[in-house]
Amino acid sequence: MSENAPTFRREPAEKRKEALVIATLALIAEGGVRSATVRAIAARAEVTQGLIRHYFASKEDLVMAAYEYHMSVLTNQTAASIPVETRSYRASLASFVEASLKPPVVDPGAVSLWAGFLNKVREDTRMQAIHVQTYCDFRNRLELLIADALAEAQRPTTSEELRRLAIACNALIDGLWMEGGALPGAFEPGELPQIGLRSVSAIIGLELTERDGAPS
Amino acid sequence: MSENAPTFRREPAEKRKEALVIATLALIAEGGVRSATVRAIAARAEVTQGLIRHYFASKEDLVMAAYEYHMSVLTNQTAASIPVETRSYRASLASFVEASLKPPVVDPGAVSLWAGFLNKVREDTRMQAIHVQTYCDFRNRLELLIADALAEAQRPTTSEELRRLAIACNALIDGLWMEGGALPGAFEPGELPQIGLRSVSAIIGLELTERDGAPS
DNA sequence: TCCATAATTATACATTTGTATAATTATGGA
DNA sequence: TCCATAATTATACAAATGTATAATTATGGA
Repeated sequence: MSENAPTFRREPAEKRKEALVIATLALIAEGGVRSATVRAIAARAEVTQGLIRHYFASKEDLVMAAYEYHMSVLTNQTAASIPVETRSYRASLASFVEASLKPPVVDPGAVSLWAGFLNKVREDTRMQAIHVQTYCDFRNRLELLIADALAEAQRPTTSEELRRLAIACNALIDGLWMEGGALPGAFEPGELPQIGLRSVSAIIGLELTERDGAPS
Repeated sequence: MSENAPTFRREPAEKRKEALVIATLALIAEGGVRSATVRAIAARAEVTQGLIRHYFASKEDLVMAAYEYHMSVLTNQTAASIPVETRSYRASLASFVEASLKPPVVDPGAVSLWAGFLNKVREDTRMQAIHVQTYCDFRNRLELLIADALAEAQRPTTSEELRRLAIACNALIDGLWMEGGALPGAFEPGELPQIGLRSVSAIIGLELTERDGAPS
């Protein structure tokens, strides 16, 4: 007699884990942390809820894995914005700022996600570690770009001043990113990158918006 | 015979409502939205949970009232920072920036609260209205201060430019405020106000940090 | 002094949530 | 071809949560 259609399919562990993580992120982004229940996650990932426990010891673990995943995606998105062929360090910095303030980095879901996780950071020390790590990564990257751009323009700075500039630019970008995501429609398209570039230019004292020099 | 000690005390409606709101905020600030259950709120306010429903039709209503309350407190805190006796508009702006980046405005609990509410903003349109309102209030106030300070220094600007400056400064302050609250210990005391004042100065092109002129 | 009334407590209930465990079933290797 | 095994489903359970309703009790006014 003919075989019945299989009722489920086995998948490699990593693939399933990632699917569960992505389902979790999608739900939090759409309806806040509250809507990311184990049953909803399982349904979204098209498995039954028992499987979650098979891959993650607890829901906390799953959420933490999701946080880590999300943060790495966010970091890589902006990192990828820097062209490998840098015409100049100044141009690299400009690309970085601009990419951070445009879709897909600026996105209501991403902000909602980030805010949702921020609560849990206070409770769980492990999440706190991820939080601090991500913040430092981003800011250090920014500091490096600023340092290179200033050196390129032969503007010597102290390391203390560099730290302050990085903190300021990072805060500006974070603030614009947040508001762009939390208040969609409050800004014209392209307004945020424009404001971001002008403000970073003013803060570090190096114009980023003017077209590339070196006219042949 | 002697009367038994009364088992409870009647309070005016407004007082009880406020007590419930404050209890809600305290719980969210301490342990995130998750820990603000009706029972926990009732316990914190030293009443039984039935009373909550007597004053608020649903928990949603209570949370919304708490959000409104919190936002008005936050707004008034910074508004109160501007001295009534303004030596100059420039000084007023400086006070505003500085106050926004110091305790009690900068506070881990306040950031946690704010992040917790941000989730709900996506679901509830009424909360969205409060959110937009608060943002606009703050930014408009900032824009007014910037406009006055620039006019005082005889630096004419267009309204479009003014809008951009306000958005940028607001984002910067928000970003620093957030990071100061979310990463306590990552910054030296007084570092945030210093960075804030320097950066706002750079963005609007008007020095705010130098000591008041007019030496007699 | 006493009572109507609203504030407050006490109790109950249906749902949801995370977790635990047992029952199936797909699948690769012997 | 068959079987051990791990992946997956199915089912169950206790705790927590928001909500609803009934039972008390404080309190001001007649």
